[in-house]
Amino acid sequence: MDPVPAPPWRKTRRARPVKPQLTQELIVQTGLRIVDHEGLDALSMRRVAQELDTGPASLYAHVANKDELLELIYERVLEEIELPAPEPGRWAEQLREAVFAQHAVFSRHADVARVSLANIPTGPNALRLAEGMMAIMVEGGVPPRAAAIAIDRIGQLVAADAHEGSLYRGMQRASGMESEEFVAEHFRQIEEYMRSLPADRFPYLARYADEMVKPSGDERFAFGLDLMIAGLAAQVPSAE
Amino acid sequence: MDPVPAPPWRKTRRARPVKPQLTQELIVQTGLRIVDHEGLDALSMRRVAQELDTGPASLYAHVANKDELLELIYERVLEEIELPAPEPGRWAEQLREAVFAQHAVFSRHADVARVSLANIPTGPNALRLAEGMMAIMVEGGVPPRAAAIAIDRIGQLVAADAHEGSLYRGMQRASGMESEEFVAEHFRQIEEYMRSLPADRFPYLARYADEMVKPSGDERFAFGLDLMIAGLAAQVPSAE
DNA sequence: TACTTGACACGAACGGCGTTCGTTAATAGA
DNA sequence: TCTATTAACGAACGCCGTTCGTGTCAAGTA
Repeated sequence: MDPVPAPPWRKTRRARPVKPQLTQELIVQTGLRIVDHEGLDALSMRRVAQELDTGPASLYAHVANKDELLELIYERVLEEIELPAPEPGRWAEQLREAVFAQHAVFSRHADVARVSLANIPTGPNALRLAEGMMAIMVEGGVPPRAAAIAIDRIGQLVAADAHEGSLYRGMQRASGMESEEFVAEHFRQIEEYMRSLPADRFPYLARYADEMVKPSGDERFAFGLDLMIAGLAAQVPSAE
Repeated sequence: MDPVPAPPWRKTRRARPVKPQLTQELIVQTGLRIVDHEGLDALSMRRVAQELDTGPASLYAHVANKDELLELIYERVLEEIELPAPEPGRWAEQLREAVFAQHAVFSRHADVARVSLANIPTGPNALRLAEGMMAIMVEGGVPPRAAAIAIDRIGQLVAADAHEGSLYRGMQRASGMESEEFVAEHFRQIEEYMRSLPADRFPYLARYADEMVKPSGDERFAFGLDLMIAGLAAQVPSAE
C-alpha cells in the first residue's frame, strides 16, 4: 500500500500531519507504554521507532541514547508521586504513607523500578521527593543526619522491592500463566523444596519453611519499612 | 601457522592436552575472572569462549545458557561466605557480623551482586546462609516469623547495596579516572547542585546538602542495617 | 518569486550480542 | 577393529544500540 502522491491541485500546505510530529514527549510516552505493557526487556529503540512508524535513527534527534530515554521515562513516573505537607505531630505516619505512595506508583509501573536501581537518581523529581521526605522527618524531630541517610536507605528499599516485584512479573510473563496461580505455584515449590531438605543439616529451614514462604510481598515490604521507621523513631531526642 | 599433523610414530595417546579440557568448572572460573576484572557488562558467552580459546558454541555443552552461567558464578561467590555457630547471648552482634561478612564478599566481587538482584536466589549456598542466619536469630529469641522475613529483607539490603557499589565502579571504569578522585568529584558535584537549588522551594536540601552527601557507602549500609537490627531486637519477647 | 539554509527524517550499515544447526573429530565400548 | 556416543566448533540467524550520509521540506533571505 504505497502512498499515492497527492493530486497537484490540492494545496500542498500541511502535507503530512497524518503522522504526529516526532517529539521527545511522544517518544517518552511511547516508551513508557511499551515498558508497562510488555516489560522493560521489550523496550528497544527499534521497538519504540516501530510503534511510531519510523526507523530507529529518527529517535536520536530527540533523545541522546537509550540511557537518556530510560532516565526520562523514570522521571515521568516519579511525577505521579504526591507528597503531603509536614505535620510535625505525626511524622512517622506521614513518612509511612509517603513511602507506600511511592511503592504504589512503582507497582503500577512495575518494570520502571529496575531503572531506578540501575542509575543513581538525581533528576528534578527525585529531588522533589527527597525534599518532601526530609521536611517531614526534620520537622518531626528526626536528627537531620539520620533523616538524610534514611532517605537514601528508604529509596533503596522501595526500588529493590519494586525490582523484585518486576522479577516475578517477568517470570510470569515468560511462563504464560495467569498471575495468581503462577506465584502461588512458585512459592509452593519453594516450600516443598525446603521441607524436603535433610533435617539434620537444615533444621531451621525445614521447620520454619512456612514462615519463610508465606508472607506476601506487601507484608515483607511493610515489615522492612516498619523496622526502619521504628529505629528512626528511637533516634528522635524527645523520645529518649 | 596451521598445526602440523603429528608424526605417525609418536604415540597418538593424549593427542592434545595442550588446551585444558573444557569443563563447567573451568567456564565458571573464567566467567568470574572476567566479571571481577572487567565488570558484568563485559561478560558475554563470546568473551568467555575467546578467553578459553574456542568458539561460543562450545560452551553450550556445559552450560545451558547465559542465565545458568550467571547463577553458577553467583553460587561460587556465595561459597566464600562463612557463618558462625549460634551463641544465643549475642545474636545481634553475630547477625551484624554475618551480614558484614556477606557485604565484604560482595565488595570483593562487586558486579556479582547485580546477579543476585536479577534472580531470586534459591541455590544450595543461598539456603546454607538462610539456615545459618535463621539459627542465629531463633536461638537468640527472635520470633521465627520475624526472623524469616528479616532474612529476606537483609538479603535484599545487602544485594541492593552491593549493586549500588557496582554502579559506582562501572561509572568510574567508564570515566577512566582513579577510583577515589572520581567518587569524590561526583559527590562534590551533587552537593554543589543541591546548594544551588532555589532556597524557597528546596529549603531542606539546600540546608542539609552536607548531611545528604557526606556519609560514605559503608556508613549508609551500617546505618540501615542497624536500624533493622534495632527494630528486630525490639521484637525479642524478653526485651519487652 | 527564486534561491539558500538548516533542521528533521530515515535507509542502510557496523559491530556486537545470545543462541542454534549441522558437521567433524575424538573417545570409549563391544 | 568397528561402531556409537559425545565434545568441539564454524557458520549462520535474528536481535540489539548507534552512526553516517542522504534526502526532504519549511522558513528565511534576496
